[in-house]
Amino acid sequence: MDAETKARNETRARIIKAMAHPTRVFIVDELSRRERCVCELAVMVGADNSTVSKHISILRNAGIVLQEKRGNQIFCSLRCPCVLNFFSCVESVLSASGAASSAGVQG
Amino acid sequence: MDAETKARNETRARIIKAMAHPTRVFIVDELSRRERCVCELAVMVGADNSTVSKHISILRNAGIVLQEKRGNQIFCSLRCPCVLNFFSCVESVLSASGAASSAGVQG
DNA sequence: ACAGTTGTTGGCAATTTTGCCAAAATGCCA
DNA sequence: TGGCATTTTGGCAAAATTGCCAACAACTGT
Repeated sequence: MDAETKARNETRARIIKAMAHPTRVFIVDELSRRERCVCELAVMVGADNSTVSKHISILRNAGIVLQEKRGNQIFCSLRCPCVLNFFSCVESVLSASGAASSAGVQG
Repeated sequence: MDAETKARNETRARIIKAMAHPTRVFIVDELSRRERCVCELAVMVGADNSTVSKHISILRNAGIVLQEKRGNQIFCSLRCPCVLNFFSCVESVLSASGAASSAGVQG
């Protein structure tokens, strides 16, 4: 594996990894419906504000999420909605595995 | 976030996480071209056989990769080629970030 | 039977990730 | 100006991930 291929795969993994956490999956899913500020997401997730802020910074550094300051709050939105395709692929994987029903994904 | 949503996001994250490592990205990319046995992939990756075997087992448990035993070897192939869409989305993200050139993804 | 190849598993140390608290920065309103 | 809400950052301990070696299992060919 040459250096260029190595760099490409590390870049790919870095961005995919940004999507590889339940809380961040939730945030992306929620932002696909409407923009939200950090504190709203924190309440929905049920975690500390700082925890959610760090999750969002991971998504922002990956280039997946945008943040826009309006007054006291910072509203988050999806920069690249194509990441939502991850979820439909996940459902394909689960269907092929015959394990979808146990995770409530098909309902 | 209700229990069903929580379970769904954990399932999604588990499968996306299987794709969130440079070595596993390489394996999936390589299997999109042709099937390979573990030892071939280990040579290409430049890692121990056992290390690659564990990476493949993560992909297999996620439902992304299939393994078929033929003689002495076990050949791996993609069970769900839709995971390749992850890569094109990654390139969209990089294009939007204007950082694609620094990672050699566009070349 | 025996040696060699291939693949998996267990164990372990090093690294990374995660989530909370505390503290600081910014902006709103009175 | 002072109090309050929102967000980020640093620090830290707990948890998860990673990669190697050693051991074991399965198959091939002699």
